[in-house]
Amino acid sequence: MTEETPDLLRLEDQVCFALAIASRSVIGVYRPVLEPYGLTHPQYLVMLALWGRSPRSVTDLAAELRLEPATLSPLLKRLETAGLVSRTRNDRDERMLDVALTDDGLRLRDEAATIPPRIIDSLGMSAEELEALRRSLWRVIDATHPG
Amino acid sequence: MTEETPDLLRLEDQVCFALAIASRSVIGVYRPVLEPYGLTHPQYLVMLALWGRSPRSVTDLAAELRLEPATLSPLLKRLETAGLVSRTRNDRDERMLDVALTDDGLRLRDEAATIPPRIIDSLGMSAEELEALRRSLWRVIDATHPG
DNA sequence: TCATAATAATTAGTGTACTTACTATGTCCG
DNA sequence: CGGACATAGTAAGTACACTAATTATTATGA
Repeated sequence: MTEETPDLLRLEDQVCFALAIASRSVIGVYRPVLEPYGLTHPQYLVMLALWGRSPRSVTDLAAELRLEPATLSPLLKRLETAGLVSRTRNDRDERMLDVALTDDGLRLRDEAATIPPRIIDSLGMSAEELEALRRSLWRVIDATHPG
Repeated sequence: MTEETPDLLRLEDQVCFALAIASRSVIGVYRPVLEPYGLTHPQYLVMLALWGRSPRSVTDLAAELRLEPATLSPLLKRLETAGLVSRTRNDRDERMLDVALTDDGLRLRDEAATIPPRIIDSLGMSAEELEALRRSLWRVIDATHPG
């Protein structure tokens, strides 16, 4: 027989394996690009979220980023230490924390605008292919995410 | 103007964001499935690799899993503690560690055979769509990974 | 042969990411 | 009005994942 045994447990055939590696690999591409700004990839995603809408609660941020507030909390403290974000209790509801961009955090946006083209360039894939991948990934996310 | 500002930095448009969430989400689907076996997702991937080829070195495993040996080292110790894996120095070259399945580790394979169908079922996506995604992810991996 | 280079694995240190449990604050309702 | 209940954020504990530095062993070369 010329055929390999059809094995459900073959490592390279697992989508979860490809997903895990692709995620780590792409983050690895970002690493040297983000390093001059002193940002890790998760921190960059938080900044993207805040550049989209700035004074907002931890829960609100966590929902958009699909992260647990418990994960976001120390991450935001590091961004505060870096001077990119401010954390102040909400006046009306002291359970909530207002997370806002500082002037430095807002300024960083202009420099960051150069990042996406550089990443796409170093991936060497067409915009169409990346867009198809992105849509496919969101179908997986929608399939898995209860929300 | 009816159009949104075309913004390169829109969070939801970033492939890296979709990748990170999809990876975490799918691992989240595995979590309750793997829990009865006492395995985390990275540990499951290591077991898949070992079910494919069993006595092998840490470096060899790390290469297939695209992980750093430093990441794998404590992970393998946990699998050893769980009794699924043995770690013994290679006779010919004592710098190397022979990582091998124990009898329990080998036996687990039969039970694990039920996992992939259950995952695919709970994802609710067609085999074709998943296969297309897998191929697309490997194109990204090949584009990013030097090796 | 013996210092030096190369290699294999581990350790140390930083930063996520999750779960569970806890504290503080707000709201609801009898 | 006041206690049950809900909600927001934090803390603790486990497990990855990376880089850089160490340790142990083997290979190399003047």
